[in-house]
Amino acid sequence: MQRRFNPLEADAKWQRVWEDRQSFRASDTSDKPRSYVLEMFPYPSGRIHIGHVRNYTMGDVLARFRRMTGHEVLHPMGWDAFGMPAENAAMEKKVHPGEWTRSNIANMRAQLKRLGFALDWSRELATCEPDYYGHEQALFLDLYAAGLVYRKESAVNWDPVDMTVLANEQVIDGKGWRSGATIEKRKLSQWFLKITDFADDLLSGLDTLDQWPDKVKLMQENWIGKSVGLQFSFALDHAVNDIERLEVFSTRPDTIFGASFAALAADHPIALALAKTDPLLAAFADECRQSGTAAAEIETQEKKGYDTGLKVIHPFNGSELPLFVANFVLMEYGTGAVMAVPAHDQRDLDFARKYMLPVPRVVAAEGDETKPIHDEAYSGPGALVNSDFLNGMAVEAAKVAVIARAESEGWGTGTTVWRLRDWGVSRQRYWGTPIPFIHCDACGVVPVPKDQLPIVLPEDITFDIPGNPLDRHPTWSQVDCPQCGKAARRETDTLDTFVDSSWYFIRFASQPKDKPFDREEVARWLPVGQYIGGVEHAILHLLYARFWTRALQHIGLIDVAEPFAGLFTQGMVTKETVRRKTPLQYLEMDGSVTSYPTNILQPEGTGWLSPEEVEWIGDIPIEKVTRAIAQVGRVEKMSKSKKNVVDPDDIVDQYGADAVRWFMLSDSPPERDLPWTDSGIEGSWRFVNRLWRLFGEASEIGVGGADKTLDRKLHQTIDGVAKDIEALSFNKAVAKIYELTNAVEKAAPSTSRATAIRALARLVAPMMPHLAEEAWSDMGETGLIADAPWPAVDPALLVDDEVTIAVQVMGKLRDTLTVPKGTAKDLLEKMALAAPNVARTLDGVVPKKIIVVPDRLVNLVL
RNA sequence: GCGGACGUGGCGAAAUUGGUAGACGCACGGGACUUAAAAUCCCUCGCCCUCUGGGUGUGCGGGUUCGAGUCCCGCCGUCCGCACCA
Repeated sequence: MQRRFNPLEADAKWQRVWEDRQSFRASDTSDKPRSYVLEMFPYPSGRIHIGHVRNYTMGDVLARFRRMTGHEVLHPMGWDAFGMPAENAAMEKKVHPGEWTRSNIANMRAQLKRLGFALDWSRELATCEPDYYGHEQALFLDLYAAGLVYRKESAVNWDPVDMTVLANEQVIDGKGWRSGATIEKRKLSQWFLKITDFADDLLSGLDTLDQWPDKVKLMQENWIGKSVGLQFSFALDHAVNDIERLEVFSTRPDTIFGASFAALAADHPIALALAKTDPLLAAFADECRQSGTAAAEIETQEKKGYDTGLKVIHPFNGSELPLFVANFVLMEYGTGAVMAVPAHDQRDLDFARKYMLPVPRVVAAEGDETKPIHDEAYSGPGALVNSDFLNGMAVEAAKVAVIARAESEGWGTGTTVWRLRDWGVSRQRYWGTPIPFIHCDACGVVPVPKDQLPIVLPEDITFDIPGNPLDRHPTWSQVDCPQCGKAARRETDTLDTFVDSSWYFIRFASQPKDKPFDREEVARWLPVGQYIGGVEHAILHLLYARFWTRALQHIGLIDVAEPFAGLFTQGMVTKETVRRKTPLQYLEMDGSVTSYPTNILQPEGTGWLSPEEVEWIGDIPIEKVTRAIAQVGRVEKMSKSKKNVVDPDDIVDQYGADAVRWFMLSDSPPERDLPWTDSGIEGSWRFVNRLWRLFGEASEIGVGGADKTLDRKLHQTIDGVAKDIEALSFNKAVAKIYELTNAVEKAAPSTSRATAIRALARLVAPMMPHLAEEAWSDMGETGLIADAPWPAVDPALLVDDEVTIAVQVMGKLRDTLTVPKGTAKDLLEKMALAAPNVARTLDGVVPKKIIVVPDRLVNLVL
C-alpha cells in the first residue's frame, strides 16, 4: 500500500467497475426514498469546459452523498443538441449538423466519463434525435388541442444575422442573444405558446419555491411584470376613422383629476389614421420608430410629442385635455395610450414642462397640500387634494373609489396588465424540432395526425446560401393534406430550442417508446429535488420549463405544477488574464525598466496573452516573443478571446479526476465565482496524496486504545460535513475534512485513529470517488465505497466535555479558561477574577458588574 | 432611473440566537531531511509598538449594548438584473 497513488490508473479502473456493475442506474421500483439530482444539460459545442466540470461536480457530490444516505438517486445526463452553432458549422466546415453534433456528443461524453460522475447513462438522451423530438411534437399537438398553441401574424424580433425570429426573452438591449446583431421588427406569421394564460400562476407559484434563490424569483417576478390598475376610455371630441373613444390603462387611477393631457404611441391606430393626412405627424411617428431601445439611448432621450389637435374629455369634470403622440409611449404595453399626470409621474412631468402643460398636484403628504411640483414628480403616499369626491382619501382608497365609479358608470374596469408576452416559438432554421402542422389551401392549418409522428428532418440539405434550408428542400415540404387529401405544404419553421429543454427532465424520469412519458413513473421522480446550473438561465429556460410543466399539468398529463423544487445557481470559473502593455517596456538585467519609442516593434493581435506566451520573472510577466513586460489583467470568466481558458482534459491528464473535482469544491462558496489558479490545483493534488498516505495507515492500531478527543473530532466532522453537503456548502465541507485530516495526522496510533481513517475515506468518497474506492479496496473492504453507507454519528460525541471560556474586561479579551462543560456561573466568576492577566488588568479595582455566559465567556464591567 | 446582492489579511474565504475575528486553503518567509534538487515534515504569518506585554483592526461616519463582522440610522464603493411598463 505504500506505492504511489496513480490517478490515471485508478480513475480508469473504477470507472470501468462502476460501469460493469451499473452502479448508478436508478431503479424505478426501489422502495427507498427518492432523490432526483439534476444539472442543466450541456449544449454539445464540442468540448467540456471547466464551468461544466464545476457544475457537474457539485451535482455529483450531492448525488453520491444521497446514495450513501440511503436514497434511490436519479442523476441523469443528456444533450441540448439542437441549435444554431451546428448550422454555422455546417456552413463553415461543410459538415452535416447532425454529424457535427453527434461527434461532439461522443467527445464530450468521453470527457465527462473521465471525471467519474455517478450518472445513469442508460437514460442519456439527445434532443436532436427523433425519439426525443417526435414526442415533443406530440406534446405540442396536445397543447394545440387544448388551445395553448396558436398562430398569428405579428411584429416579431428578426435577427438579420441568424436570419431567424427571436423571443422577447432572447433580445438583450435590442440585440440578438446569440448573434449580437441589432434586432429588426418584421411582420410574420408565427407560432405562439400561450404563456400569458399562466402569468398569474407562474407569479404566485414563485411563493411556493422556498428552495430557490430570492434573486431568481425576483427576476422572474419582474419579467412577468404584473400591474394592477384601471383600464378606461376617454371620449374624443372628434371621431377618427369611426374611433370615438380612447382606451388607456393606468396604475394610478386615483390621480385622474391631475391628468393634464393624454398620449399615444406612434403606432397607435388613431396616430396611424391621422398620419395619413398629416405629413408632419407621419414624419414624427417615423422618428419615434427609429429611436433605439438600447439602454444608453433611453437614458438620454428627450421626451418629445406631437399635438394631434384632438381633445379627450375628462370622465368626471368634462374638461378637455390635449391629445399628443409621444415618443415615450409603447404600443406593446397596455393599450398603447396613457393618461398623463405630470405631478405624479416623472415622464409625464418632463413632457409637460417641455410643452408648457399644467401640473396640478392631486396627492400630497401632510403639510405639502399647496406645495408646487418642481422638477421631481411626487410618487409617494399621501391624501388626495384638488380631486372632487376623492379629496382627503388615501391613495389606495382613492384607487378603489375611482375604479368603482368607472365600473358603475360603464366607462372603465379594474384590470391587470402583464409585461409577459406570449412565447413565440417559430424559428426559420433547419436544426430544430419540425413544427407538426400542414398548410392546406382548402383546410387551412391542419395538425399532423399523431400516427404520422415523428416528422423527421430530411438529411439531404444544403447550407450554401443563408436562410432556412427546409424552405429550399425540393420534396420535404410536399405532403397530402391529412383532412382533404389534396396536395399541401408542410410547415417549415422549427421550434425554439428552449422548447426542447422545457421537458427533458420529465423524459429522464420516464422514457417509454410509444409516448413522451408515463404519468405514474414521472410521479415517482418529479419534481427534481435539486437542480443546479448557471444564473444566466434565471429567466429564459427556468421560466419556460415552469410554464411547460404547468401547461402539461393543466391538460392532465402530469401531476406536478413546479418542475424544480430546489434550484441552485452556481458561480463561474474565472482566471487571471495577462495583457500586453504598450508602449513596450523591457526589464534589464539589473532590474531597471527601459522604455522604447512606440513606433517600433509594435506586435500584432488582440493584446491578450496565453500562459504559453508568457514567462514569469518573479511576479512580473514577460511576453516571450517580444521580451517586453506584460501586465496582469483582471480575473475574468474564462474565454478564448481573453486567452485564459483551462482545458479540463489537460488537467485531468496531469492530476487525475479527483484533484480536479476537489479543487472545484474548495475555497469559494459555490454560488460565487471560483478563481482558477495553478497553485490551487497543485494544492488539491497535494491533498490527494496526503490522504493516500494516511489511508495506508488504516491498520496501524498502536498501543493507545481509544483517543476520546479524536473520536469527538471525527463525529463532529461526520455530522458537519453531512450538513454542509446538504446545504451545498461544499467549501465548508472541504475545510472540515482538512481539519479532520490535520487532526488524524497529528494523533498517535490508536484504534480511534484507525477508525477515523476508515471513516475519512467515506467522507471524501462523494468528492474523490476514485481515491476513495482504491483506498477502500486496499483496506480490505469487499464492496464498493460508492455503495457504502455514510458513517453513523454518535450524538454523545458531538458535544465537547471541555470548553474554552473567554475572559473579557470591558469587552476586551484578557485571558481564556479551559473548564469542564457546564461549569457553574459562580465558579467561572471566581476563576475569571483569579486569572493572572485579569488580575493585572484590574489592578485591585472591583468590577461593578460581572456578566457570565455559561460555556462561553465572562465579562468584567468596571 | 428602479430593483437586488455584496464590501473581512497579500489572495480565496470561515465565524450558531450579538459572545475569543481571521477556521481551512493558497502565496510569502524561516528551518529539518538531501551532495543537490524534487517530494515530505516542522515553525512563523492582519497591522503597529517600548514585544512573557500592549494598542489597533471586518468599506466610511454615527448609534444601541456589558459586548457589534453580525442589530439600527446615514454615507461611499463594486457587481448583477430590468429598463420610457403608464
